[in-house]
Amino acid sequence: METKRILIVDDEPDLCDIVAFNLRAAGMEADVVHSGEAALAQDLGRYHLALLDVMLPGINGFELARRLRNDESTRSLPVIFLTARDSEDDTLHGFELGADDYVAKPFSVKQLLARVRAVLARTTPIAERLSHGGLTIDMRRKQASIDGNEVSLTRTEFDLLRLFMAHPGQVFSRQQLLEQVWPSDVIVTERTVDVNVTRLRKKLGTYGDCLATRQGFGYFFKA
Amino acid sequence: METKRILIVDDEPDLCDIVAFNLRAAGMEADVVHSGEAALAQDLGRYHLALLDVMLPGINGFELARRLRNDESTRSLPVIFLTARDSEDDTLHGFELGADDYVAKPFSVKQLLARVRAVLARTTPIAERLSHGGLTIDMRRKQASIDGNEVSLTRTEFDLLRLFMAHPGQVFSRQQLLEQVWPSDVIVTERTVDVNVTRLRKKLGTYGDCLATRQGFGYFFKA
DNA sequence: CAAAATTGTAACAAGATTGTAACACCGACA
DNA sequence: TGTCGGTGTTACAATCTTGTTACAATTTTG
Repeated sequence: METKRILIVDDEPDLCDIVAFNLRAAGMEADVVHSGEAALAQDLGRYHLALLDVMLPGINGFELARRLRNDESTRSLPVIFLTARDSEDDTLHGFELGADDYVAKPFSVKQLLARVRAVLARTTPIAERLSHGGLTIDMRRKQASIDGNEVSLTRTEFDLLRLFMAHPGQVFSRQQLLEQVWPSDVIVTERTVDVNVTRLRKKLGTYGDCLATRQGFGYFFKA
Repeated sequence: METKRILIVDDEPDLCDIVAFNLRAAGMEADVVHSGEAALAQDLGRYHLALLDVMLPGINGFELARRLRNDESTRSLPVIFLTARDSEDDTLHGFELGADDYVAKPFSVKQLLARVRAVLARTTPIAERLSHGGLTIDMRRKQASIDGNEVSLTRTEFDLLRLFMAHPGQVFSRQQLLEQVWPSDVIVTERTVDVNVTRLRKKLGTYGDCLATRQGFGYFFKA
């Protein structure tokens, strides 16, 4: 497995040191910057994950995340927010900005490491591309296509499809799908899965049939 | 899936109630005790997981875990620590004691549930497939097949067959089948079992004979 | 052997599950 | 500010599953 590069953006030097030390001990590369401005000065495209403190002087974590989302080269950079505040508002705000997870300070290193691993596992493509017949998804570009024609999928839809295509035949319960596709702290109904599957089916046209229902169990990708 | 039994050891009744409620809503059995001493008075061997508050009056969570590790019958009981303190020391201490995970209060119910599920999945050995002759069931695909041909089973039928195939020769009373296959909150007649066995037999064709009746006792899987 | 108990099974109705459209909310962006 | 895209929720319809019941078949019991 390629060594993972993590960028830590936090203005508390001590905390940064601890986190960086532990990430390195876990076999990852960790770089530290202490402000949003400094983060933007980095070559962000080379990282696999960013840990963003929400409360930064100047450009804060949310603002930084927003900018990442608006730049083609960093649009798909996974983000975990770190914050001392843990009000529901902040959490929601973070997820709307496309956070992959959210860790409230103070956190245990073990906990953070677990989240980091989970996000990396979720976002690391098994392959650059997955195909089945004329249906292809490109992890790097976050782009699906059918017979060469691009299909515009939303983030949720793409993540869903990727999970299914990465494990063809395996039946996922709605609960599993919520855990694997939705960020860890959002609470949504199981029926939400159904609706997203339906939307995905519609967009996939002919290949919509590949998303099959196993009544009483869940959904799976059918060849 | 066999119903999981969880023991919650925490001296805050409100928190216990919330956690127990949610575990039950997730289909598990949850018992609550409010002290380490009370926990030790339980038949701990029958649980699949213990949630231990670290800060308990009297025997605290760490001490309790230590005792669990020293007793043959509870040595392999998975443990998740709950704690308001989240100093690194505590965390490490917890893991040294063989904690399977560690959740800092305050935690979101969703988070805790995810951890519980993860630990249970990790500690529950499950066969991916079970076969007998040309009859095979694939847990991953939730799919039964006979001589390579897929047989469509409903959820109940599948769960029933899995239980039988996992314990060939063992006679299950109707009551046992109800307990193990049906969700704990539904109340149905014993005759319901008969009907489902009949349906299963019919779908299994030749292999229907494998579901044998022991009159006066119940049903079993015959080789 | 006859009566009683037990099990097999078809048929039906109730309940559960799923598909889907419509709606509401919210942030992004012009 | 208004519109738009994304997404979760809800409601209703369509479908599938499942429990119950009644009666037949079989086995056990006296």
